[in-house]
Amino acid sequence: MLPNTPQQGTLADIASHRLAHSIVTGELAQGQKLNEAELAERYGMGRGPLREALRHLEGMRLVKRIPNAGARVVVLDYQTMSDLYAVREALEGMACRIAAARMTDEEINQLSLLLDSHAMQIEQQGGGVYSQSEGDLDFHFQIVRGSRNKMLMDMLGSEQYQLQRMCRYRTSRNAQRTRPALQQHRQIVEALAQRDGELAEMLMRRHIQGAWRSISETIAREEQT
Amino acid sequence: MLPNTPQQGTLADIASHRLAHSIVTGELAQGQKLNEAELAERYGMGRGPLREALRHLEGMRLVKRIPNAGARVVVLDYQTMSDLYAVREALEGMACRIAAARMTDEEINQLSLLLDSHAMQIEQQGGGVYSQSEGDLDFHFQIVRGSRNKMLMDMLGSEQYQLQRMCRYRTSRNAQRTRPALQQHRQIVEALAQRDGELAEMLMRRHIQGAWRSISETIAREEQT
DNA sequence: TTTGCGTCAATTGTCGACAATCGGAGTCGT
DNA sequence: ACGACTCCGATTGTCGACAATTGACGCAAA
Repeated sequence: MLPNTPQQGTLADIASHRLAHSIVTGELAQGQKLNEAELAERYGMGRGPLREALRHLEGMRLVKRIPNAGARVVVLDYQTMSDLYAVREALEGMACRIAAARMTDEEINQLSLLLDSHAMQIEQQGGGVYSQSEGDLDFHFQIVRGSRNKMLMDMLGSEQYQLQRMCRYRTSRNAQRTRPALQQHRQIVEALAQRDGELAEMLMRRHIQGAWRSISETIAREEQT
Repeated sequence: MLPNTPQQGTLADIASHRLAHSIVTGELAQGQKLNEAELAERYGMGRGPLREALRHLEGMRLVKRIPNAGARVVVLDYQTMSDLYAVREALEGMACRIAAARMTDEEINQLSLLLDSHAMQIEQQGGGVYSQSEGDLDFHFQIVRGSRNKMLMDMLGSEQYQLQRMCRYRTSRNAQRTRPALQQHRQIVEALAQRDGELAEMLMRRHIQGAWRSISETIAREEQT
């Protein structure tokens, strides 16, 4: 995992991470009310730190707070997920364009090696869908890091990252897309290697559009049941 | 002002807004340490709500917190501002593309009228630079609203909006750019009217790139002094 | 003089209790 | 029977005090 801090510093930070994990994995259902006193006791802390954690999660858009009425887990409806993927397309596209100019040859090479290992995992089918998904996040985040843009890294790393993982848990195993996705990843790396930022951006945007289309269809199919 | 809530609901929200205002206007210098007890007394509240406000501002990237060492106002150095404008270019470009498909004719018309009023203000020179800047933010935010994308509205409205205003206060009155900017705005509205999302996105991205170049040069000139 | 250590004030982190507000159950009137 | 009103429990918002950590100042030794 990328921005993981299992236990550190202040209690508020610990609560924040534990809550984020519980929300992303679905342990806390979407729209569920979050009772301050109950959670505080569960985590063995006072309500003060927990309230700060909730404020932090509110900033990450994982919970929604209503004054005098408590906090609830956000609901990832179709519209919200659609919005999320539009933002990702814009942000990661830009990251890719910049990365094409700023990544070192060494980093691009490492990216290529990462894809090799993904290909291995797919062949063996050993890692399964989950680890492939995590690997996919790795690939995307490496490119974002390559942009050297701290704001992009923050946004895509801490906030969007969680929401996107939430998406994945919701619409799990549509794994038939791993192969074409890998192919697209390869194309992107090639564009990076050729330092063609414009092309790299276009390919990344198409790649994300494709991912959204796939998820979108999966949802539509599920709801037709 | 767009997302203004002078005084409402909880003390933490009030403190958050007052602090944000003080930071954006430069009343609180960049990098300045924020003493919890002092601010709490200044705002006439306990430290609890104030701490929550700081957590919220941390999410908005207006302050940076270090565990056990307090919170400081962020420093808008050259690199950060550059990063910010890259993110804006990506986000507002996307917003513009979507808005071209989703805005009503009525809304586009209103946008055109808004530009007329800006032109008037420039001619009269009455409003001065400040109100023109605020008007510019209005124009941009109207387009973002037109995208109907809540996440974009949130990001550009609450977070980036403040940081960008901070930029403006730092590099104030480089007003010679208002005329070409207005011209570019007109082109964008025209692209929206023709429902050409791709063109609208490209024009918006160029527009923001131009704004950054202008600010960038201003900073370079200042630092050479 | 400089370096290292120990102490101490200041600031942050945390907790428990109190006040304010909201939602719902129950009741009364029509 | 239905609607509105009232009261009460539960939950959130707020405060003040206490504990823990940090950074700095001063002192002593090399």
